[in-house]
Amino acid sequence: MAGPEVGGVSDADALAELAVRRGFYFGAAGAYGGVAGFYTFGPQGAALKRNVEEAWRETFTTRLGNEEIAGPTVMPEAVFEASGHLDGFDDMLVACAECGESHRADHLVEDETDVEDAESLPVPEVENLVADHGIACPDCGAALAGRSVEEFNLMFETTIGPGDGESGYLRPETAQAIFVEFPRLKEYARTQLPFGVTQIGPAYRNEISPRRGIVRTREFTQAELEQFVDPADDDPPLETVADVELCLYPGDEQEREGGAYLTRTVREAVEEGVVESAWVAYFLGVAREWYDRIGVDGDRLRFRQHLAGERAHYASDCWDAESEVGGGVDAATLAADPTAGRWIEIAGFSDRGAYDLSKHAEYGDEPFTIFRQYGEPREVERTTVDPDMSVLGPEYGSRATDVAEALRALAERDPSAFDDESVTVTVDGESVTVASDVANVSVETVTEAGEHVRPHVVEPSFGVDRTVYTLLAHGYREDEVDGEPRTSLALSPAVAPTAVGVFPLVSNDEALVDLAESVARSLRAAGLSVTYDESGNIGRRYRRQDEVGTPLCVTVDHEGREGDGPATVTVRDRDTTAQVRLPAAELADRLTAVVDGDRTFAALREAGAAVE
RNA sequence: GCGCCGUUGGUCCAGUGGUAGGACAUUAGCUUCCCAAGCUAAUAGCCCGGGUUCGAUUCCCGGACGGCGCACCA
Repeated sequence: MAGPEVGGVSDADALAELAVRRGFYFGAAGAYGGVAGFYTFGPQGAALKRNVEEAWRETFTTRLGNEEIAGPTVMPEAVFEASGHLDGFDDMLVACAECGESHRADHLVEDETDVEDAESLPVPEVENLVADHGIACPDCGAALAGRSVEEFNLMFETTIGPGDGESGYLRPETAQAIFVEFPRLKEYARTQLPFGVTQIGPAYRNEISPRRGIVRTREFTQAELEQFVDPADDDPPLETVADVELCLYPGDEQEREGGAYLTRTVREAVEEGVVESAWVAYFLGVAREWYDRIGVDGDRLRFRQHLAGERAHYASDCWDAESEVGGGVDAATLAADPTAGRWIEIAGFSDRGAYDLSKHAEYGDEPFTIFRQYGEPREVERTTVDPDMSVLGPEYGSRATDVAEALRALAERDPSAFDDESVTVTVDGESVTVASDVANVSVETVTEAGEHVRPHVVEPSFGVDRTVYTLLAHGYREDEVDGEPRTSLALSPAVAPTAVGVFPLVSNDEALVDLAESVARSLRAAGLSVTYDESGNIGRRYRRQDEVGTPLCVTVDHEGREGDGPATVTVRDRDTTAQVRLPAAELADRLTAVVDGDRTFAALREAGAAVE
């Protein structure tokens, strides 16, 4: 990788090497030449990813009181027609031979000719149109005739059922699987807003150019929460995160020369209007705390607002969580200009408004609304029209229903029009005048119990793979112990693939081996993920665990078996290499407390006998 | 998708028109009372296809994969 190097290798390279060597992740199907954009998570990576997902679930599903579903990854074409994702499907790109710039061929044709819907034309026809009309590159003016037009699919297409079947697509985001089920999901939420539905699972995008390991892939895992809120009523429980500090990078700061970050609490961000949507600000606060818990370095985390041109078709406002993952800029440069560095998007917080549910209401068979009952039923005056069809029918024949419809529309618009003797409406561009009493207009007082509202959606959407990458990048350490270099991963116990390594101090002593094996068994029985290792020597085993981020190692030595008292063992901390001696019988409880984050190793060390 | 560069055991590298060598890692045995120690041995590799050649891991062409830049990332 280009850029300044640290210690002979840039850290992104070192990380990529560690990921492969230690089984975090590697390119899939290597035996067949590999396939770009697809990765296999090895034993360590799969465990880490699983733990990240579990931690996310704990926060965004359980703690927030939401419900999780699991939808299909393949859905019929109509879903994506409605969602707007299909609009991008037929995009056609043509690259200029002179300047190399790519342009939307269909847009050029629409601009330069009287063809209106070039997007729906077959590729060869668009190529011909480009040639026949002498369309030139908008940037450099070179002729584009003869250049091939490439179809550009970001969604993976497939066929549902045998033969030609029905066209289906692999979902490009997990969100749609939630939106399309809204009519049922609202029932499970007892038709009460606000409510949130989460989903963790794979999404697929046929990227033109996947890059940089698991940062940009064609299959990736999303963890998404769709929060359905009443646009008029609902406020987030802001007080729970009001004092959480956020590093914010709003649009105007990005566009300003020398723009900088703003540090604001969630409450300040809302009060000052830095973040417009209180719901978005609320989720930024929840996310900030979550990132802290799983081990994202707060100094290398920021929330950046999307610029207007950057926003997705569905978003009215969007903030991304971005992490700095190194590999391009050294620490000094970063200190001088925090906005330098290699930032990757790890989550997006969108205000999707009513976009998705409106679209599905339009294309689907359900209204995608929720009925909000009033506290008190309301008496409402409503103008009703019940045209006398026995008069309109003979008079207007097949146009009678259109006339009736026009009368209803007019009544809704302007009830007073029926005050006169006769009333005139326009049907198919023709004026029709009928006697007012034929329309049978009456004003009734009706009782309304509530109204149908279309919820708005606020969506925190997390990229799990990139979060995993961030944890590796932020946890990566190269240091020295007793003059020997050491590589370690400072992963939070909350997500570390292995919680505890258990070793006998030496392997040629049966008593130590037996005790170590029984310690490993008891810790596993207590629900901890444990690695047992007796190969090589103790130092090598510590190093192995350091490299995969195991926070604690238990070593069984002779000293712990001497005397009349119960057996004791030593516990070593990954980050400090400090040790403490504890009774073997208490291990499971003590270590579980550390792994669960209820206790620190330092506290454990104060309570026990420190080992020098 | 375009351009530049690259691809040798699991990892990192050396090397060659006559099919390869190291380091680390791994495994087995010995040793070892706290941080990658030592000894012995073992396992394991030239990305794929085509061409040139008596012979290609090496040279040429194409592809795949990877890195970077451009474009793309709803």
